Amino acid sequence: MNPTIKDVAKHANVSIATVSRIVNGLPGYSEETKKKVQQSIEALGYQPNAIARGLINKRTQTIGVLFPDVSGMLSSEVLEGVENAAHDGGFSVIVCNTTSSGKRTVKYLRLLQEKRVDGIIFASEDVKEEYYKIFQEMKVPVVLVSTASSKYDLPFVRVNDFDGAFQATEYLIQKGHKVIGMIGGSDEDPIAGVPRMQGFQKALENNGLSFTNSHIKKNEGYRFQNGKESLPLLLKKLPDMTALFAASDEMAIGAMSAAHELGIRVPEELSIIGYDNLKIAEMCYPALTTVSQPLKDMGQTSGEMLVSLIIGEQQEAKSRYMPFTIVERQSVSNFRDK
Amino acid sequence: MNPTIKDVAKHANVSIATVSRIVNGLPGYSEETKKKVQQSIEALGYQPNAIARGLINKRTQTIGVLFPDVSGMLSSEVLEGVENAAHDGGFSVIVCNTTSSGKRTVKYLRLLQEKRVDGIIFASEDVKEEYYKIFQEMKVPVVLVSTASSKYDLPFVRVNDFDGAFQATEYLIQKGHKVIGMIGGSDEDPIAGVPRMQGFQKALENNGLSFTNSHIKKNEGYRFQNGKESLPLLLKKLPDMTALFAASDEMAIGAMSAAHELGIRVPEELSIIGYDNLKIAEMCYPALTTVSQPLKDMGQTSGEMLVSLIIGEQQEAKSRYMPFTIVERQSVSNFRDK
DNA sequence: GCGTTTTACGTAAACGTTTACGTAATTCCC
DNA sequence: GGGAATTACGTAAACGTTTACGTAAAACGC
Repeated sequence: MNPTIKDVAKHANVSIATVSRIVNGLPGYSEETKKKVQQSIEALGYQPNAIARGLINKRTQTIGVLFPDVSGMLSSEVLEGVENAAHDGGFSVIVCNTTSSGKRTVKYLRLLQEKRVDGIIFASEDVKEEYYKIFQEMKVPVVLVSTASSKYDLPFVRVNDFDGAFQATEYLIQKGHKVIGMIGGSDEDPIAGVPRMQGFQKALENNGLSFTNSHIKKNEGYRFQNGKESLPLLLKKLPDMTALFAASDEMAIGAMSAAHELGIRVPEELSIIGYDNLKIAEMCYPALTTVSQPLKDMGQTSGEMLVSLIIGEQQEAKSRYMPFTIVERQSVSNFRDK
Repeated sequence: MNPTIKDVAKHANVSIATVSRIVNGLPGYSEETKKKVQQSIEALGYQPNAIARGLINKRTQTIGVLFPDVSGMLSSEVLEGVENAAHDGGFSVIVCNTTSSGKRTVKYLRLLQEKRVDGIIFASEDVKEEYYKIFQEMKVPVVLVSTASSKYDLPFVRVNDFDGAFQATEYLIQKGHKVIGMIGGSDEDPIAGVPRMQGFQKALENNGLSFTNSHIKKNEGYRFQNGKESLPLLLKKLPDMTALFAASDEMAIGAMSAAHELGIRVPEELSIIGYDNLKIAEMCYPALTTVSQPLKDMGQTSGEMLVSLIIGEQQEAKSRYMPFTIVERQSVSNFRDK
C-alpha cells in the first residue's frame, strides 16, 4: 500500500541497502546518488516503516506510562512533562490508566511487554511484587515518579513528602498558629499517607505544640469530598483549631468549601495550607497557599532519566528528590489572639 | 533475548506454524499437542512479539490521540474516555501534545504515520488543510472529538455549542435576569468561539433583550486569567449586569475570583454560569452552575467509533452530537429588583 | 604503473511472526 | 475395504527494514 524501501530503490535504480543508508545518514554513497534517491523518496512519498525498523533494531522508540488515574490533575501535569521529555528524546508514549487496580496494572504491563516498549514510567503508586517481577522479565529500564519503593531498587523522581509536610506545618507555626489540625491520607499509603502525617507530627513536636490522634483526620482518598467531609469532623475534636494542613490540594479546597458553608472565614478564622500546587490552587477563592510539587518538572525529569537509561547514557540512574517550595497565596493568615 | 515462537516450537517438538495456530486460537491441531505447546509456552515464559505481528498483519493495535494541551482539564477527561474505549477494543493509545502548534502537529502526524497507528483521534482543534492531507495519505480512520470541520468530511463527536450557549443564556433569562454579559472566546475560533457567542446573542434577541457589542468581552484563550481580567472590563461597559455567561469554566471561575476581589457577591449580586463542567466546577465556592459537556463520554464514544471504523464494523461513521445538560449549583440566583 | 587502500555500491541474511500450500495419516461413506 | 474427505501437522514465503559481507572500480602512494 504505502511505498516501501523497495519501491524507492527500484525508482532510483539502486539497491535497497543504498536507500537505507541514505535514509539513515550512514556513509557509503556519492552525492549524486543521494540526490537521485532523495528525489525518488519525495516523488513516491516514502515514509520508513517504524514497525519493520523496530523488529530488526529491537527498539520501538516507545515508552509506556502507568497512572492510577490519567484524568487526575496531578497525573495530567506529570504526563505533560513525561510526554515532552519523551518526544524530545525521540520516543512516543503509550498511556495506561490502571485505576489503581492490580489486575489492570498487570494486564497493561503484559501489553507493554508484547508491544516491546523500551522503558516504563510508573507513577504515584506502590510497586507490588507482581509488578516488579514483570519489570525484571521485561528487562527494560523503569523509573518511578511521584512514588518510590522501599522493597525494590528502582530509581525514582519525587519530592520528600516528610520534609514537605514538615515545612508546611512549620510555616503555619511561624504564622503564630498553636492549634493546628491535619486532614491526611491513610496509614496504608506509604507514599503520600504516612510520611506527610509524620512530617506534620514532627513539626508540632519540634515546636513544643501538642499532638494527639485528634489532630489528624485520616482518609482513604485525597479527593475534594474527603476534605469536605473531614473538616467538620476534625473541628469537633479540635474546636479551637486555627490552622489546617491538608495532605492534598483537593482536600484543602474541600475543607475550604466546608468552611464556607459553616460560615467560617478563610483565612481570617481558619488558615489552610494544601499540598501539590495543582492548577486549581490559584483558581479557588481565597487562592490556596500550598506546598508546590514541580509536577511537570518531575514528569520531565523522569522522562529524561528514562530515555538516558534506554539509550545507555547512564547505566544506573540516580534517584532524584525534587525541590518543593511553599507558594504563599491567600489562604493563610497570621494568628492573632482575639 | 526473549524466547520466540521458534524456541517454543523447538521445546515442544512441533513446527512454528503449529505454535502460531495455538497461540491465535486457529484450528488445526490435536488436543494433545495443544497441551504440550501450552506447557512449553509456560515453561519458557513466551510472549508473542507484537512488533513482528504488526509487520505482517499491518495492524499495530495502536491509535494516536492529539490534544492541544494534554494537561488541560478538558483534555484529561476526554483522554480518560478514549483510553478506556481503546483498551476495551484491544488498542493502545499514544498521546501527542501539539500545544496548538501547526509544526508540532505535523511532526506528530508524521510520527504516527511512521509508527503505523491504525487510527487517529483529533481533539479540540480546527483541522487545517495540511493535517487533512496527511490523514488522507495515511489512509487510516480519523475521528474528531470536541471539534468538527466544515471543510472536510470527518466524523466528529461533540456537543452543539450554539445550543449549549443558547440554553445557558435562556437559563439566566428564566431566572429573571435582563442584563446579561458574556465572557467569550475569539472570532477566529470556529469551534468554541463563534458558535457560543452566536448562541448567546440569539437567546437575548429571542427574548427581546438588548444585545450590543458591549455585551461580550472576547478573549484569545479560555483560561482562568482571561476570565479574571475580563470581568472588570465587562463591568465597565455593562455596569448594571446581573448575570454572566462564561464560555468556559475556567473563565467563569476567573470571573468569580475577580468578583470576590471587587467585593461583588456571587450569586447575590452577580450570577455566573460556566461551560464545560470540569471537575473544578463543583470545587469552587460557590459551586459553579454550568453547561455540562459529557467529556469522558465523548472520549469514550469517539474511541469506540474509531475502533469500529478500524475493525471495519462500519464503513462510514455517523457523527454524533452528545447531549449537554445544565447542572445547577450555587452560582446563579433569581434576579430580584432592589 | 603496480600494489594497497578507499569508495560506492549490491547481495542476502536476519528480526519474529502469519499463512498459503503441500502432504501424510486418519476418518468417513457405502 | 477402497476412494474421498478431513485432520493434523510441516515448509517456506512474506512483511519492510538493517547490516555484515563481498566486490568492482577509483584513488592513492611511491
